Amino acid sequence: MAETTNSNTETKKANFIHAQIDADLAAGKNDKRVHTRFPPEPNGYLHIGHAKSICLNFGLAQKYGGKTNLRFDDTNPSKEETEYVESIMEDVHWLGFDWEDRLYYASNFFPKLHAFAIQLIKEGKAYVDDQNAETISEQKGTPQKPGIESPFRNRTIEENLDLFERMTAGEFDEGEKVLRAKIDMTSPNMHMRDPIIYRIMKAHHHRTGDKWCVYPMYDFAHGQCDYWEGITHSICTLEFEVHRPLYDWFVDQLMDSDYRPRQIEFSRLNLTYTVMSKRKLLELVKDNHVNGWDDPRMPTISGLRRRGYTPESIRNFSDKIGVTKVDGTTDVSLLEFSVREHLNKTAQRVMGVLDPLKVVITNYPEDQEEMLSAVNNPEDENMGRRDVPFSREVYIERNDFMENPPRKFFRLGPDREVRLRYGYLIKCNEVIKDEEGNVTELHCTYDSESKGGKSSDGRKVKGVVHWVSAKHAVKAEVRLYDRLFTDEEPDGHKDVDFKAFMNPDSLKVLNECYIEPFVKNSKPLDHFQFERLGYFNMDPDSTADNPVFNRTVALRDSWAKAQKK
RNA sequence: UGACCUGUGGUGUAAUUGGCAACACGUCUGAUUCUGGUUCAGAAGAGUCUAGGUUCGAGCCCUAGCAGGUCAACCA
Repeated sequence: MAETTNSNTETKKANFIHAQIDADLAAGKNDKRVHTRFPPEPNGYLHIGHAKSICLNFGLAQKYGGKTNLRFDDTNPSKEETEYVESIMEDVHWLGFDWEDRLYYASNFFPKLHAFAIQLIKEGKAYVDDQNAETISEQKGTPQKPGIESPFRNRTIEENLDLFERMTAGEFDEGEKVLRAKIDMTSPNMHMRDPIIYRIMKAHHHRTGDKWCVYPMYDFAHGQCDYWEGITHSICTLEFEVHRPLYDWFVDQLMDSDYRPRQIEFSRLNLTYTVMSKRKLLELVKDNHVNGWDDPRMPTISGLRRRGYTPESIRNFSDKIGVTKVDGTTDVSLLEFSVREHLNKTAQRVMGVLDPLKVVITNYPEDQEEMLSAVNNPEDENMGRRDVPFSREVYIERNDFMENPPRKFFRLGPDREVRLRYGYLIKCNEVIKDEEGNVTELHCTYDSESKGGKSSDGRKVKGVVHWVSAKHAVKAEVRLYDRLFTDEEPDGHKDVDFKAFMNPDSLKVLNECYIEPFVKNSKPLDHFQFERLGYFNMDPDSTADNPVFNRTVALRDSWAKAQKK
C-alpha cells in the first residue's frame, strides 16, 4: 500500500493549492508547517466526494511532511450521532489514512468557544438579540439590498453579559434569544451582516450530553478550531468561499501571534449518474429504498467497499481527477476505469457461470474426470496456477450459445466448434429443447487430442468459452449491482425527484449460478475476475457453504456494445 | 440592481519567468490473445467563452463584454 501511495504523490501534478502552500512556505509563514484537517459533520456516512477531500488533505500533509487531524464538526446536536462518528473513522482508515493521536471534536472546544464569545461581548463585538428568526432574517436584507440594524444591537456590555449567561443557564427557550457578532449590516456579503454565533438548543449532544443548551454556529466554530488545533491550511469546498471574510474576522479577534490558518476552497466532486447529497442518501436509507448506508449500490465509501472497490482504486481516482475551482462533473467511467485498472493486475481469474446451460459431452466416458491446469493471473506469473476439475457434464453461459448465430458471433451454435477454456475443443451436435421450444441442453463431442491449446490437425477456433464442471461446481449467489440511477439523472446536485429515476435493475440477484470449486478455500473480500463477466468480490456476509459474490464492476465488452448498435 | 468565484477537445486535468496547447478517461482503427478482456501500435477530436488591446510572439498580461456557479438556515 505504501508503494502505491508514494508513486501517487510523485506523479501528482502541481495545482493551485500546492502553489498557495509553496508561497506560504517561501514566505516563511507558520514556522513553515503544513497542517491540514478533515472535518466531517457526523450526520451521515462518508461518500466518494468525501474521499476526494480525505485524499487531498492527507495527501497534502504527506507531500509536505506535515500532519492531518480528523475533526468531527459536531456543533449541531440535532443531526449528529455516534454511529456516524464510528463509520467515518472506519472509512478513513480503510482508505489508508491515519490521523494518529490527532482526533478532535469541535465539541471539545465548547468551553473555549464560550469563553471567546464572552470576550467578544466584553469588547463590544457581540450582542444578544431577542428577535425571532423571521424578524432577523427580514432585517438582514437580500444580497442586493443592505440590511438594517437590530433594535437590540446597542445593548450595554453588562446587559449582554447577563443575558448570555442566562441563555447558557437555560433560562430561555429555543429561539427566544441568539448571540450575534456585531460586524456590518450593510456589508455586500450577507455573512458579515451580524451573523448569529450562538443559538439556544435544548438537544442531547452525542458527546457532551445535556451539559450545554447553547451551541455555536459553524462559522463561529470552524476557524477557531483550526486556530486552536494549529491548522495552517483549512481546505473546504467552494460554497464556503463567501464565508472566508467571516472566517478571517474571527481569526483576527483571536490571533495572538504570527500564526494564522488560511482557508482555501476547491470544487467538490460531482459524478455523472450519481447522487452525492447526504440529505438524499439519508432519504434513500430512511425510506428503505436501499438496505442501509453500506448498500453496495450506494456511492458511500462503505457501499463501494462492500461492492468490492479497493482503497487503492479510490485513491488513484482521486489523484486522476485533480483539484481545481471549476465546478464540473466527472464521468463515472473514470471511477470504473480506476477499479478495473487495479483489479486487472491483482485479481485472481476464476470461471463462473451466471446463467447456466448444460452441455453433455457424449463421447467423454461417464465416470471419468480429470484436472485441468488454469492460470490464476496472466498479468502476474507469481500468482501461479490452479487445477480445475473437468467431467462429462459442464455448464456454459447460456448466451455463449445461439441457435441462429449472426455474422461475427464466434461462440457456440449448431455444428459449431469452440474451445472450453483450459480444456478441449467441443462441437455442438444436438440441441435439446422442452415442449415450449426453450433450449435446455446441448449434446457435444470433444476432441480428445485438443487439450492444452492445440488440435490434432492444427485447426483453430475463434471462440473460447468459460465453463464449470456440473458435478464439481459450487452453487453460488451472485449479485449484480448496477448504478442506482439511470441515464436520465445526470447530476447529483440538481434538485429533482431522484427516486423517479431509480433503476429497477440496479440490483439483480442470480440464484442459479455455478462457480468453480476453488471458492471453498477463499477468504471473504477477496477479489476475482470472473472470465468475461467482470470483477467480483466475495460478500462479507457470505460463508463457504453459501458463497455470495458482488460484482464490483463489469468488464468492458465490445461484443455487447456491438449488439446494442 | 449587489458581492465573490469560475470559463482550455465529449469528460476530468496540464502548459517553467508570455514561446509550436500536453496527459488521462471516453470514442474509433489495426495487431496480439486459450474468452470480443488484457496488452501493444495508431487515429480522430480543442486553437483555449467573445471582442478589442499590449507584444516579434498571448491560454497566460490589460480593457470591455458574455456565460455558468455561490451567497438572503437559530444547517454544515
